[in-house]
Amino acid sequence: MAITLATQIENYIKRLLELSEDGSVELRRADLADMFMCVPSQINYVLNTRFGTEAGYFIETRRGGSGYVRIIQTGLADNADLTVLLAQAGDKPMNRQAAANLLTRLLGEEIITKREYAICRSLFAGDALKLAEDREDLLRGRMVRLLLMNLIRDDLSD
Amino acid sequence: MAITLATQIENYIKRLLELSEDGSVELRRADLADMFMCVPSQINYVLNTRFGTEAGYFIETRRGGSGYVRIIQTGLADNADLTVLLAQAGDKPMNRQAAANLLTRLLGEEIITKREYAICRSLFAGDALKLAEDREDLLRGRMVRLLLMNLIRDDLSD
DNA sequence: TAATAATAGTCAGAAAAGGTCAAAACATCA
DNA sequence: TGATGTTTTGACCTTTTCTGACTATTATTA
Repeated sequence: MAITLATQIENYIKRLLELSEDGSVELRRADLADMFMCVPSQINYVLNTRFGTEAGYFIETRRGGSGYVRIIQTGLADNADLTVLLAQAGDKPMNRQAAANLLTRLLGEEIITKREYAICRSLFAGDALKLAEDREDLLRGRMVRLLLMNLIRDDLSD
Repeated sequence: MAITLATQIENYIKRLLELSEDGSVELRRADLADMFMCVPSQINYVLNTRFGTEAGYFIETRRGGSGYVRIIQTGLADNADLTVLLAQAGDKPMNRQAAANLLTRLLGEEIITKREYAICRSLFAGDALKLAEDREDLLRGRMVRLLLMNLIRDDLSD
């Protein structure tokens, strides 16, 4: 299975995060680009598509001399944090990638089952919602919120 | 009667699946098309007509650089009813009441859990889909169909 | 403190896959 | 043979990744 550069970089960063004590890692964008022999903006692409807040990460950067990129892993300590997620979601639209990242995270944290993941993924992240045309992302956002509300309610009831 | 190209491709993929250890193969659509000297969309035809959910397969694809087509052998969960339901569903629109009834039935027959019921009910039978306006019922139909397709898979039971 | 050097960010477009749809070609059967 | 169903093709579309030119910010140094 051929793996893209973006995925290689993603895996590398995740490995660094695992090795780190505090779930955060700091690096130089230019160094990483050198290491993978690509343009620096490729790193931004990876950060934007794989390390967004829905996926459970927080990015801090600084430009200028001795600038850096810091990637911080924000785990869901317990299901109460779902409420925070829900609040963050607001009534905002959500694109496919963000929804897919969120579902991956929920599965990883064992908040949803494999089957729930598969069902939701095909509902949110496939082509189905394209039917809603210009409202696709808005509808997806609303549906994701409904899912979270259900997960929260379920958690409270057992 | 000469064997069709579609059938040759089908057989080839099935042989690959037999040789694979985990019942899944990954390939490039363009490579396969080259190999059989046909247009790429012929591959889609084979996938759609021979490797659908009802036949016990699940297809995953990715576009863009290093894209792929993955064919996963799932077998069928032991519930013949579902396949019938799916066949009946077609690509037809479905109203709220019909969706709610179907969900109740699935819950009654213990095909879905209470939690799955609650999630799907809020997704399908609530107000969310009103956002799709005149396409509400069409979208609901498609979503119900996706749900059934997932339930039919037997590789997701935890 | 003003200039410079060192970082990182943005955005549009090219490249590399795969998807869709309808029409043409072919096959089958009453 | 005519109607109907299946297969094959090709023109056009969408998504994902990668690149590079240009922009913005910050630390350092003259």
